Amino acid sequence: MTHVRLPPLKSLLAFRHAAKSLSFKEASEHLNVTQAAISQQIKTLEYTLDMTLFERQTRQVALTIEGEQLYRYVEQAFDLLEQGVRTIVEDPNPTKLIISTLPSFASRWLVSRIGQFQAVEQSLNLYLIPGLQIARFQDQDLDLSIRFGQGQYDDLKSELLFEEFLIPICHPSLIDQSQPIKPQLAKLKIIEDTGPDMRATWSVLQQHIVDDSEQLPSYLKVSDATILIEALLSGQGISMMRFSLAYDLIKKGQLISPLPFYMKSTYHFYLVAPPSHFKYEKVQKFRKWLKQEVKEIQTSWEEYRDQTEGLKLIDSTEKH
Amino acid sequence: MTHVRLPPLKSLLAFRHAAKSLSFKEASEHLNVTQAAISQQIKTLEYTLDMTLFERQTRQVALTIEGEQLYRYVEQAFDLLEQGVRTIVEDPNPTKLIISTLPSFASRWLVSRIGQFQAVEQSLNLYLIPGLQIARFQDQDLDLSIRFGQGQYDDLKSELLFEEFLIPICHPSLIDQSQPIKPQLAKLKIIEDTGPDMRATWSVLQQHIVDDSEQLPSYLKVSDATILIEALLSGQGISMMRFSLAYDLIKKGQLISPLPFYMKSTYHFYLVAPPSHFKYEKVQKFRKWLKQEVKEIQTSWEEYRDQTEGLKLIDSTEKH
DNA sequence: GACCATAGTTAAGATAAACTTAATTATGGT
DNA sequence: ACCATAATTAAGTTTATCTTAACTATGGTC
Repeated sequence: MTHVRLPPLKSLLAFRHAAKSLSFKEASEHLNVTQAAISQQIKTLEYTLDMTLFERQTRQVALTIEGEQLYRYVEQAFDLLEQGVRTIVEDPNPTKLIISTLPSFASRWLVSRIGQFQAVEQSLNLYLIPGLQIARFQDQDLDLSIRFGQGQYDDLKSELLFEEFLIPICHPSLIDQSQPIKPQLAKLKIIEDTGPDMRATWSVLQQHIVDDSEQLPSYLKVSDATILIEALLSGQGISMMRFSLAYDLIKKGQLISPLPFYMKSTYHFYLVAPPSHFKYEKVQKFRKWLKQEVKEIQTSWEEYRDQTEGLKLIDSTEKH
Repeated sequence: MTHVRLPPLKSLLAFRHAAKSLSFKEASEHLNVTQAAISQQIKTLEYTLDMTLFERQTRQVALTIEGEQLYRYVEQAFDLLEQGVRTIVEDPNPTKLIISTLPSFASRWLVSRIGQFQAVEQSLNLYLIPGLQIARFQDQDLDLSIRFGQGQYDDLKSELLFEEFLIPICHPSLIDQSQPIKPQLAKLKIIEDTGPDMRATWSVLQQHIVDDSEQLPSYLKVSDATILIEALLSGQGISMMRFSLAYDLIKKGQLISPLPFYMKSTYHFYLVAPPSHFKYEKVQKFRKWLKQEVKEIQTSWEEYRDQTEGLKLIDSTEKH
């Protein structure tokens, strides 16, 4: 089919409104211009198409057959343009907030606090999608993701929630504080979280609990922090753990950190979404609330760091 | 749903082409502008929407999630605009010519000649739709109508094909030319065509064949000229007839005009169609051919008028 | 590793499109 | 007959859009 040259687009827009209301005056009001402008736009459109689109009657206009025909398409077309703009600019579902995050973060931290947010935002329905996989915004109805990573997600905007630190951790019953620590640790199993963020930490931990010459400790590997916590709580061994997951359990006395060192995590928690999602009112509200809540972790960390005697930072620069 | 203000339309068009080719350069070539123009249009679109639509990589661009999303709509929308323009500007079916006309004109005049046209335009398929009703261009697939009327069809363009005249007519066997005509006519039935164009003629015909004081002639009413011709050919009476239908039959000696008068028809044959249809090449060709063919009627009329002794024009000014 | 070619960006000025104003036409309603 | 309303038109102004030209960044080539 041969190519058709489109008439001036503004004249089509003027036509759309004029045809809709069958009045140049009304069209001009919709478009915030004078009716002379509409009259001229229609004229140029008719001239371009070499065709009469409006039958000029006195004080009113009517569509010709061709005008009628054209209008069907033009109306649809501009509706589509408006819809298209709407879908990227507007929140498609202002009453529904869908958040994906890690199961461990969801169960150990978020769900216990999110009730407060829901209480304040009663008209907002919250949906949590826990998942280890990185949820894709294209494929599903998803507003926001709380991701643990390095903050680089192409096409997505990400905002750091808090800095993560890693500390050694185990059940308090495994350590007799009145005795030297190191020999006790050497007997413990290392529970290894196989997550990529922890990769560099196990050798560091191992160095702290065994001498190089000695026999290597045994390992228990787990893939999810939720399972790791269960293992630790039941006293199965020692591990490195994200402070954000540990601090609450330490406060309650359920776990302790037997060694005074910490590492900077290469992974941190980020709020992640397509840039447009950050403009949604519901997302802004949640973000504000979440950052407020997250301060607790930060504060706890600062307290922990300041109050733990002899705490040292161990650098985990790993070469690839 | 709230109202969305559309971004500048040209920027959306630029976006359409840029997104289609993922190249501002190509887009600029499609739109016959420089690529700087595209760059600026995309910039204004992004600024208007407050959103990044293209990821600028080196020497190439890629759509962001939002750009991808927007593009789906924009492409569709402009396709619709193009389609809309096409449907009113372009011939939707250049190989098919659909003509509606009166059954009498079709069978008595057009079909016998149309073969010549078809022979010349072999790639064009002709469709004739005979019908007494006025075919509506909105409702059906119809290119052109040959209508018998007064040339006023709102929203449609009409072009006079030829002037129509009405003459008295009957079978030659009913008249003995060697005897006085009038007494012979008085005995004939009047076959009345009930068409609106003929309304004023019957009283005129009656006046010519009977004296006022005498008994009125009997009438046979028919609604279609095809039936009228059958009735006349079988010698059932006298009638008034459109010259365009009669002249061929007179030439062949199948009918004669027994009285030397004629009337101007208030109805004539017109080529009728929406103005846009007259731009179609197939319509132009057919029109040219038809006007050529129709000259024969005109010429025949002039010959008839000049060669018929004592032929008088009777005015049929009818009051409504 | 230097250099060229390519695609996109930016600023300034030129051109074209679109709009306003104001006068004008046409006609339905009072 | 007169007024009010809606559309048209011409002229001049404003705004949008485009071109030009200089610049940036980087992949490919020798």
